[in-house]
Amino acid sequence: MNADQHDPTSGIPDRGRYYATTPIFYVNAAPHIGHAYTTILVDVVTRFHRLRGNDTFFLTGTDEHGEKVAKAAARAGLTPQAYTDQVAAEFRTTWDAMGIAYDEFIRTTEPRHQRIVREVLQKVYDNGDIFYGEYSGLYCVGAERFVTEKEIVDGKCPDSDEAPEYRTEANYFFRMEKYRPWLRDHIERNPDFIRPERYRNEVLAMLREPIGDLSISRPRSRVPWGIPLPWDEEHVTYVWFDALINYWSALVSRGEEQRYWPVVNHFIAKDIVKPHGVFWPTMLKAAGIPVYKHLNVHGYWLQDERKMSKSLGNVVGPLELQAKYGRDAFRYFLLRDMSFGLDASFNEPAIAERINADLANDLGNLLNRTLGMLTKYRRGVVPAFGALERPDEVLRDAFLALPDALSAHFDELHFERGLEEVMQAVRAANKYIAEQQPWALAKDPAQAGRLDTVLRTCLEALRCASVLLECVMPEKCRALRVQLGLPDASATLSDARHWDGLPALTTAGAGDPLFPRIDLAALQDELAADSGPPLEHKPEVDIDAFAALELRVALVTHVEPHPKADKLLVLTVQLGSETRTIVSGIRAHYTPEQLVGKQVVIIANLKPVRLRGVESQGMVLSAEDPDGSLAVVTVDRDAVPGAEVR
RNA sequence: GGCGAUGUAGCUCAGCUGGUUUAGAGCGCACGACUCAUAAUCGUGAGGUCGACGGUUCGAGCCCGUCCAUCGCUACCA
Repeated sequence: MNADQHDPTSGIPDRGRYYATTPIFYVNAAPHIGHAYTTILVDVVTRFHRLRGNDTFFLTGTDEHGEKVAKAAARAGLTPQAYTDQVAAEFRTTWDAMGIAYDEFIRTTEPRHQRIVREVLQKVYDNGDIFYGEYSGLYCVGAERFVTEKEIVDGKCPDSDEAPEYRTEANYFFRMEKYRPWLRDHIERNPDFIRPERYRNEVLAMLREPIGDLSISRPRSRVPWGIPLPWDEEHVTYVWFDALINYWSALVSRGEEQRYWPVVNHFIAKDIVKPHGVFWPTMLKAAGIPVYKHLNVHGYWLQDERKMSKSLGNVVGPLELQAKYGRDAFRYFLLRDMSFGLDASFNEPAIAERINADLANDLGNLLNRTLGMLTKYRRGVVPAFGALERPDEVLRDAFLALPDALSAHFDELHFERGLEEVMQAVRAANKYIAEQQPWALAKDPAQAGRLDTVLRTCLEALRCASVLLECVMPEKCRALRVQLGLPDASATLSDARHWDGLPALTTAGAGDPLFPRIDLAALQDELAADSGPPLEHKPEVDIDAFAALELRVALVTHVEPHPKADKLLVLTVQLGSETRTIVSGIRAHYTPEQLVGKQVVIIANLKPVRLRGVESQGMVLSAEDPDGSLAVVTVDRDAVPGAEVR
């Protein structure tokens, strides 16, 4: 590969080398669109750096220690190692199926990782930045964790009836607070350390107040599935000291920390800003390792319309979307439709519209019409340029400016802007055809030279576009070049810096449409017809189980908002001679006025419970729609309040 | 209630440290042009109080305050 001589980012020290990471994913389910986005993003970025000729390294992997993994393994009837072997393999298979070109896949259970974690820990320990401390607090046995006093309701653990017990547990702590002033200063001095800026500001806000010291171990007796501390084998590392170090251990175990660590770029979603923006740099500082270069934070993909719901089972996975819309087209959508750092919403019609507009109509059709004319007018033989006229030069210059423009935008994490600039040039090429009217030139033999130039200009435009878009759509861009008569091979960015990349007199010809147009009407119908997955049923019960419930009609006589909870209403209901108070979580769905006078159905023999200080003596039945909205159950005609429902 | 955000054309969104005029793009829509092409392309248009109110300023979509709405996390949803 040739180093890119025209790199506009030569001012930044990253030049020449690049190292990017995804988080290591916690292994318990197939990747969702969030995982897939981060990974595809890093794949695009690293492919782009390779395209530029940079020495590039791409790391991903899996986080495999901890209590939850051990439990999941037990549930599956496997040893933790066997379980994680299986899940890690699933992740690898998924990334491979998605064409992710990672250089290394690290697992936190690998000996090389464990060794380096222990080394780093020992170093920090030797520096005096780890101390042994006792932690006392309220512990809930059922939940196997300490709880805060705020979580205790009526002296009971959350999610259970048991009372917490007072326990003391000894842990090791990392003196994180000690490094707070240093970290604040570092972030102040390096404005692009965490980016986009909104997340930098968020971390600075965290650092304005004490961050405390970080508990980094758990007793091995309680959490056996972890890396033992080097100086105390009775404790294992807890979460972050294990997981974050993967970014470093993967390089060290290959002996490549000198080569890549100075240019490390972490890519994460916004939910793990704190560990990466606060814990990780202070850990590195304490361990005497230079801090990372950039932390790049992206937002979430939100699915609107059919609200994504696991219980509904209508979560559309990234693999499905890829299969449906095409791997490369889906990648293009993800990169084009999200502003880096912000949340983005999506739905399938939006994906289809983007693909149709940009890829099928603009780019794919440009290829098709150009090759159509080449075949028709020149029997598929690539012509040489004649004398260039002004419009030819304008289009050429627009394309030749793109490698720098694209690099600048990608370096700023503005992927959508970079892609939009490329598409603008593609649209300019379509406009160029409309203006030059090659079909008219073809009718006049005297214009043969001019037609050659116009056709060749379009061909070069397409060739350059295929190079510029290669990191986003590697397969399609190669296929595009093959249709142009070029070898089936990768490109380098410098291929897009000249306007004579096609050998004259070779032949080219249209193949299948690169991006078939998606029938939007059919898609709408399909989505409308999709009534969702089958219902999940609970185990059968006999009539006695039902008879144990006392359901009664109750007249709502008074309703007021719960004084101390946003989502609760306090209803006063009448059933026969009794008056009861019921607390119900329907405040988002009903106003008090809408409920007063209604006859609702309640469970009358439910054990009373206090909710945020108000005792609830029963429960109002309601129907929950797939989108979460509630409709209370009422009776078809007025009944006597207190009437039993059977 | 706490914490964090967001609110710009029908839709999805750009608008960096406040000052190129009559606030932009893409999609969609309407009309027109063309025919090489995946009913694609090209042109034109449709006139959005830049959430509301108040303030700072010579000047604010961009700064400050208050409010409203929405979203996420959280408390909580018997």
